Amino acid sequence: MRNAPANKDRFAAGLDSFVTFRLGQVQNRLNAQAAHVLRARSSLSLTEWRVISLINAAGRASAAELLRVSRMDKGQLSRTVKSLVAKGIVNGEAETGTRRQTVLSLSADGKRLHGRIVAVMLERQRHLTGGISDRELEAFYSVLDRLSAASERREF
Amino acid sequence: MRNAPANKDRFAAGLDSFVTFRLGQVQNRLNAQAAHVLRARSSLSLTEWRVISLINAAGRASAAELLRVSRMDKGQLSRTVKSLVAKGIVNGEAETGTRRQTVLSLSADGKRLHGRIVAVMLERQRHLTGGISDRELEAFYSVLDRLSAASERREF
DNA sequence: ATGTTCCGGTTGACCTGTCAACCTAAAAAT
DNA sequence: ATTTTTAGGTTGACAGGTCAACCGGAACAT
Repeated sequence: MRNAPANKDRFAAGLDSFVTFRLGQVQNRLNAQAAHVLRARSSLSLTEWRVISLINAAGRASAAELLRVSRMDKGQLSRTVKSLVAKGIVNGEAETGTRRQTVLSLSADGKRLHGRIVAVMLERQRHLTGGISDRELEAFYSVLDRLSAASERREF
Repeated sequence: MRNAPANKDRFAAGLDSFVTFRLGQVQNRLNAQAAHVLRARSSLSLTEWRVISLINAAGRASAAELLRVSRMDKGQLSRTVKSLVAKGIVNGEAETGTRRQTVLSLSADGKRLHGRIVAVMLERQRHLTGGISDRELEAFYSVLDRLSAASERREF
């Protein structure tokens, strides 16, 4: 009974109107949930899981490619990859010919791990989007895209 | 020309379907933008600004109240409030009668500061939601709410 | 009234994210 | 051929978020 509407009303005017607040709240909760699922089923952090997914989606890709697609931090990616390689989840073969550009791919273990986790994640995804129609989701994404575009402008 | 569609396509199947990925990306960019705006116009961090907004919306409220509404971290709130009080932005009067429960409110300075920043933030808000109709926004919020609700379930 | 439990708040430890400097190799310019 | 520029990747430092233990006061039970 703690999330009383009375409370909500009292604050509603001030904050609910900010898209970013609501987005933030929801996102935090989703992240916490995902992290929890991961902890329960593996020893992966959320970032590690993201990188694994990224590599899996790519098949084979260099770190730079992943960066472009994911917009995550250079350093963070570097460290995460390093730890995943150390754990034997990711293979980092040096590109033939050049010593630069390491090509990343999932190891056999990595693929198995990914398969195991992705199943749960897809189930979660279904749970999350369960009550939401395709049309609604489409519209949702479209708004997200526009917000994303509007967040480009630095001066603002 | 680096964000080539070719790249996007290559990964699309794997990741774009995850709501959380997209939400996360957009949210990060929005946060970065907001933090940037704040740095340009004040010496406030994003968290400080959030707390100020929270207190402003409440008028007067205890830390515990803010926690319930915002769902932010106990510790984080405690520290942020402390620093805001130190800066003279927030008043923390002890509740009459009891030594527990500190009632928080904005100081005169705090109110002025809030007024100055909120103007910019509202402008930003308009910029963000400019190309989005009320109906779309409504639908967007509704989806957000459902995602939020679905993220409750811890086992998932 | 005394002990237990609960709640508001604080603190410390840790972990993740972010920024910027740096190294090295390759490509481009001269 | 030598220098400059650019790009991939690593590292360190630091800010911010997150977790959990903890403290003291209030409420409650007995």
